[in-house]
Amino acid sequence: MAKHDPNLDLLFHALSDPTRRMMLARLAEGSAAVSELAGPTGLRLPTILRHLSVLEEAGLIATQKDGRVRSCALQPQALAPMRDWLEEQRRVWEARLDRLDDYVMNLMKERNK
Amino acid sequence: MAKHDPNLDLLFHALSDPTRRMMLARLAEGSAAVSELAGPTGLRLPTILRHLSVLEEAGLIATQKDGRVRSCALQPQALAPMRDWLEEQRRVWEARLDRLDDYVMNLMKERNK
DNA sequence: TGTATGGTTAGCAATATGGCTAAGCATGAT
DNA sequence: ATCATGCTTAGCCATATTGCTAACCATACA
Repeated sequence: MAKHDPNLDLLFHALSDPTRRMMLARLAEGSAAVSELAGPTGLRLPTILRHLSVLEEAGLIATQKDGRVRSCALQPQALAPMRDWLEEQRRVWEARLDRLDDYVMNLMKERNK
Repeated sequence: MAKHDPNLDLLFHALSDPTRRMMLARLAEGSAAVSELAGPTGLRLPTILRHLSVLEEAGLIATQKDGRVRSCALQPQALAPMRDWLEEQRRVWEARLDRLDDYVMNLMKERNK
């Protein structure tokens, strides 16, 4: 288990912004140029470029320049670490729920009030 | 599909910090007081309180005061929206991969160079 | 009552984030 | 060669984030 996974930091942070999630949603329909991504957001190109670099550093997309247009594509496998983390949490959290000691302690506290 | 889900903003942002994930990991072993959470992190109490409020606003934990000690507990169902989002993305992204048109277009572009 | 303990609030400092404009660079079309 | 297009860079501004200290409650305990 990673104690301090910088990968997860970058992933979660990249996904915490609605604009970036919107861009990912657009890319889910197919690769797109930078301007195409900017269009629906109403934001300026430099801003979009910044978001792009965040997404790219998180490994969520890959970009490549073709002539004077940069084309951006999803990197679907990038979500794997997050899925693993989520699965791990679900496992542990539910294990806790099964043991129920926490729940019972709360009940008892409530009762002794 | 939520275009602008503030819930997801809060969730992802809350999880993007290693200290907060560490606190969640501790809470997975059972409820804990504020000081207990602070201990392993080496951070001061006010800092921890700030992290706690981020986690609480994201719905990831619930806290309640009992005497002079505040006890913090996981809210496991809080991860559901994130799991849903992840599932949705996986579905769409993989659908894209199945169609493969993107991949083929890249190939053709590469070839025409 | 007094004192230690656990938490809280206020406020500061440094850095990061998210937006912009203005200006520049490179490529494709005329 | 010129010009439009698409992206890029530099730099500014406002706000948010993450850490801290110092001072302040409020509850338990002697």
